[in-house]
Amino acid sequence: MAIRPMARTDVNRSAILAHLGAHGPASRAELARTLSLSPALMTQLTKDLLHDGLLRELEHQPSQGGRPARMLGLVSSAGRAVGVKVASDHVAFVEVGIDGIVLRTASEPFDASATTMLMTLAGLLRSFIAGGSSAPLLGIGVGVPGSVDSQAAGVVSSTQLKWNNVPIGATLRRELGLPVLVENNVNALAMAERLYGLGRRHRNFLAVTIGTGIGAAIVIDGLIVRGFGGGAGEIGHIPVRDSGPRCTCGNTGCLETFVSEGALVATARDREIIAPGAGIAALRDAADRGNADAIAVFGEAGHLLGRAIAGLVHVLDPEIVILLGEGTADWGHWSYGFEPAFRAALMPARRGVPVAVETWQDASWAQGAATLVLATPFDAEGIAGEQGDLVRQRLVQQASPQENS
Amino acid sequence: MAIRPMARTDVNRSAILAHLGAHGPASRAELARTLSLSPALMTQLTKDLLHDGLLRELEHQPSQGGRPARMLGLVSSAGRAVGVKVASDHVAFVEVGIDGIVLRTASEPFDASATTMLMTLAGLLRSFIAGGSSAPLLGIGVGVPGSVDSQAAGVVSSTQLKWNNVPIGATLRRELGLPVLVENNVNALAMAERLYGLGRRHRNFLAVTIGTGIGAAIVIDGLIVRGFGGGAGEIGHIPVRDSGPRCTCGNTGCLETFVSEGALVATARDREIIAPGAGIAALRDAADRGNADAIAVFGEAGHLLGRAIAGLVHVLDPEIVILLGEGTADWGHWSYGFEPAFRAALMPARRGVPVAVETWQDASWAQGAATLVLATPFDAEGIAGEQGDLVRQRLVQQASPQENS
DNA sequence: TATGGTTTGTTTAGTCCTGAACTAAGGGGA
DNA sequence: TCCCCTTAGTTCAGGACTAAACAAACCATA
Repeated sequence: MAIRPMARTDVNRSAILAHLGAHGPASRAELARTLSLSPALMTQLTKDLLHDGLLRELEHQPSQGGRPARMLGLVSSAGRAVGVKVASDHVAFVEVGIDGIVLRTASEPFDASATTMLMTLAGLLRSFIAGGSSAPLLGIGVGVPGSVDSQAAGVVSSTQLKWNNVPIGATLRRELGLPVLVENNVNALAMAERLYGLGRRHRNFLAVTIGTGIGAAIVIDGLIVRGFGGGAGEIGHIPVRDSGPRCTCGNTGCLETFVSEGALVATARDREIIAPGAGIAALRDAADRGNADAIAVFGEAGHLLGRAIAGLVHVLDPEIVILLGEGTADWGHWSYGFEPAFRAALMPARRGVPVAVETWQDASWAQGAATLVLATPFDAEGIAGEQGDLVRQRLVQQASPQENS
Repeated sequence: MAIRPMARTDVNRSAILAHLGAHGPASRAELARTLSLSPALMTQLTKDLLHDGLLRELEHQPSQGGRPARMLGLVSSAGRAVGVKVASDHVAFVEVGIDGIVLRTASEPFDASATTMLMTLAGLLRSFIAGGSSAPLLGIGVGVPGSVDSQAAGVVSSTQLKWNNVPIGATLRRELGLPVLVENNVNALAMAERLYGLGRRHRNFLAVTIGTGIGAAIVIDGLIVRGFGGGAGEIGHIPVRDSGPRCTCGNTGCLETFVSEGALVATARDREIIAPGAGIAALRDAADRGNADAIAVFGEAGHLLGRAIAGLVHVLDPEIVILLGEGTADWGHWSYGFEPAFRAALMPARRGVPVAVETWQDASWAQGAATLVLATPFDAEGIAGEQGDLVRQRLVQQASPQENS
């Protein structure tokens, strides 16, 4: 029988799928231009993908002055991915379709410091997966607050979770028998932003998250900068003052000790703006009511953050700065201090750098993690390693399962 | 007649030449491993290069347990490159062989603000070139203090030179009829460091220059980060204090207003450590003699620099920090303040990041510029554009000039 | 002095991809 | 209506590259 050449690691086939998932239907010519491939090759590849049932031809597009384009779209039943956000006290799940659209979410309490946490997590994942659609599950993306040795291996160290070299990748892989990609949560978020959000039109941007801590992901030429030890983006520990409260890292003067939600709450409690047991919500309410002291707390934090990010703009020269995270809900109050400090600290040539605040949803973290799986096809550099290959294989297998021995 | 296939843009052929230039002779097997190419292809490519006279077979290497390797070396007469450093009051030239070794240097007074400066520069270059060896000149690398739109185009804006969109690349190209590559001088230096210096064994590093100003080049995965507008690495304008002397960029509190040579001299004059007309040399002498006030000036600057670079280490997670520039001559005095501040500001996981001080020579800036030409073969991404192609073509042409129509 | 192990280098068959020439399918102006 | 222009998509010849098998040249050990 005429066996198809092979289920080879065809990065380009996957790139087509990823592009269609991220940007919606496109013509062959458009795909060829976007992915920098020749029209000739695009004909070949799409022929295969159509034959495999991963793509389908849509209606004609009105002519652009020449022959009208025949659009190609994903067959949405071709696959799904699951994303997990791991926090110290809970985990959040999402299931997304191959086109990145969220199908289902869930959240469960979780004790990250328990000895059996990995098995617990595997169990929770198993039951979440079981409730999903019948589309083949391409893989699982896991976002963690901490540094990850590599997406492919998935060994995590995190002060926030009190984890030290935890092999979450290998364990989940063994327990679930699925490809598992592990990544720092800010980086995962930036990847989602790159594929589906404001980063879609920018190959160089800085994504800053404001929340319990403060973090950043650096995207240069469309790729996330991970640094030598996978720990790039730790802007929370940039020194901004000669002294101050002690940071979790052991030093004083770190940005994070002044501008994280915890720092704001601590300051507000010290100044008796909010009750000793109250949290960020109380501070926000006070500021919303026009309490000048509360507004000042946000303003001071915004000021420091603005100057710090201005420094990063000088160092990295990004096209845009994107703000993300739970803390962006209060951005109205932050910006009062941020904007003037940020603009004033920039050199004239950079003063126009746009700062965008992305709309935030509860599921965003987990959705970012799921994107790790959907973005794998874009992974021409092989960052995702063997796990990436497995995701690609599963994508092809479902189209022609009879070829499996 | 049997014409050779063509003088095509063969990046891999050039990569072989660049590798041999940077690392000395190597065997085919070693080249294949280093450049991630198959041994089969290496056989093919080296056959061509040997035939073209760009390579020659050297003696056998003693066996490593198997068949002894036949080493391949560059034919040093295959080419040369010229590097230019442009400063506001002078220009410096070097001529280097294809293996990166400096053959000749020169320095000329130059007024960067004169209206005819480009023609003057072209004239100076012409006479410098004329005095060189007979090896074919592959191209000219130009290093400038400022931002460059792209190596290939070479339009320069520089506050230091008071240049605004000066088309130095196009002008020199037209006047000299040679490929011209223009780059920010710190980036050029980092490229040299990557090819011939401490960066050779590191794909992720931060190169910081100390001199009249302070600058940095960021190398990630072996590639220089240029940023969206080509202005990455402007660490001189990171805000480090809430107030201070006014910076050339118009703001206050910039790192450069505290730690550049000019800032040190100004401080020393204010404190009457040195005479009103004295310069950095006088301050260094005072510190050398044990003058506590002079030592303190260096110490304070080192302190600020240490904290700022610690922040960068957190953001970029480099493997090593390399210090360069004229100011490194005084590093003994700087380090007194730098080391404790730098280490203390780092989070524990990063505390071991090595800081290396590269030996500095007068010709280093211009040598870095020349490296732009020699590094072009490594330029798989096509950063050098058409100019890079021209350099490659010239490399091939000289081997078979009779094929030129 | 065989014999096997190891590393280097070459040959061969075949895959991936591109450039160039081509066909297909529309629009607009004389 | 006819002709030319533009854009979309296909076919085909050929170049770049690789994997795999093979040949070459050395060492170590029995």
